[in-house]
Amino acid sequence: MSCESETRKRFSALSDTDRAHWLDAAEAEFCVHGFEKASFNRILVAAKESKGRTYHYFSGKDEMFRATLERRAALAGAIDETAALNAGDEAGFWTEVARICESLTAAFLADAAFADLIRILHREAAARRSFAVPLNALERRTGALVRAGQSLGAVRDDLPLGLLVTVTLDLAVSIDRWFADNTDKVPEAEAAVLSSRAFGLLAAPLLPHSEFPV
Amino acid sequence: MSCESETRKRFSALSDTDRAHWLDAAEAEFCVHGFEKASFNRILVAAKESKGRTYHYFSGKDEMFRATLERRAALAGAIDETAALNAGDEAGFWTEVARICESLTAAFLADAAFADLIRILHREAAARRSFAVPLNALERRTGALVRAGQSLGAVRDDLPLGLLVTVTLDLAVSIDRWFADNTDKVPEAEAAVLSSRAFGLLAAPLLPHSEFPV
DNA sequence: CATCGGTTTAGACTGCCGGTCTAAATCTGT
DNA sequence: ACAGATTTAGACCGGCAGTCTAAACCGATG
Repeated sequence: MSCESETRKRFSALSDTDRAHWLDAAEAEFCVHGFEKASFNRILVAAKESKGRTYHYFSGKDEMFRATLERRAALAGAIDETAALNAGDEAGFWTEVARICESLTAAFLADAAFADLIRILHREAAARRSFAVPLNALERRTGALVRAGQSLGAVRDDLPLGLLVTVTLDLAVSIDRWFADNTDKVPEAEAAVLSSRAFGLLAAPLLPHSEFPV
Repeated sequence: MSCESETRKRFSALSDTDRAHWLDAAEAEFCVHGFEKASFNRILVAAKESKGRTYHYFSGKDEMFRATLERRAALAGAIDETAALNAGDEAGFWTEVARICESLTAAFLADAAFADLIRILHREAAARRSFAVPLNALERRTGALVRAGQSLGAVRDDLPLGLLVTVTLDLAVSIDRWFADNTDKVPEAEAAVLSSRAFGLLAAPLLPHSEFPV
């Protein structure tokens, strides 16, 4: 008796094209409707698959969303924070963090569907639940990064680590969402400089001595 | 032909106790289940009202959520930012902003149901839609505050106003949520100082010259 | 008091949802 | 060829938000 989900194993045993059969339909549905409002029924109709067969390979909507995102997430595995973790001084640390932000924005711009799914993931609690494991990993990695910064004196340590991590990740999402919602209002020429300046905002709450300047 | 919703007028013509009949049930349901997963049917059963009568006073789930929140929101009308808007210098501005944060945290601590509803409002897009008008007002007021800060040199103005507003509001929500989720992990003695220090984070991204310190 | 028009009310009903279940079809090993 | 397990189709379930019909109620007018 494996305690790992049967459906997941069965699904990953399928060929790439078979998997794509569902995942393409699912991705289209999720990108348009988000997680909660996406219809599992519509997905399987679009994929021309029966309910029985579909539930044979997916335990439910959660797992289908997870699989959909996971296919795209291979891309994001490219993120590599070791340089930042091993930075020798404050300036080097922030340079590497900036580099990570740049490669993330690049990944989002290069793959709109991936960016959409990630945004859904953050916005909808139900979606977040279905991707809990990778999200926890992300928090752990961010936590390690923050601690590395703290040991260099680059990051404040007068607040709980968890709070700093949460705030940083939420801030990143907030900035990303603003640009996603306002592409039209940002002149293309300024977009790059604005966006890098904006991601500089990520550092602000982490710097030592950033209290209300009273 | 009024273009204002009939149901809303009918509902507001009811007595306080009649309104409470639905709103108490609705508040309980929404606080437990959030917006999407709350069941309109369960609410009307709990309120011992028929479907016909309920739909006579509410156009749907959206409006019921709006009404539920609005009843509590009377409390929040107390927030008054004129002092900050009229501050004479940078220090005065930030002092007043800090005061606003304090009175907000106090309001949240004093009224758990209100805090829950506000958190739902921010988390679920569907809920946000039903409360769009007051939310836009909040954004406008925050925008005015940011501009006031800019005119005093207290706030950077090298980024779009809308971005600064979004980031600030999201950051506030993020901090609030962390404390709501981690009350148990924060020693009571430190809670107050931590929380005020944390809300100091709000100012950080707004300060001039807060780029990546490369 | 009777009756008539509009308003209010109860609750049956619709279409869709995510998910379960049964029974047939299809594989696999002998 | 056939038995047993796996895979598949799609009917079915309870619950959802929201609609609709027909009865009950109510106030004005004869």
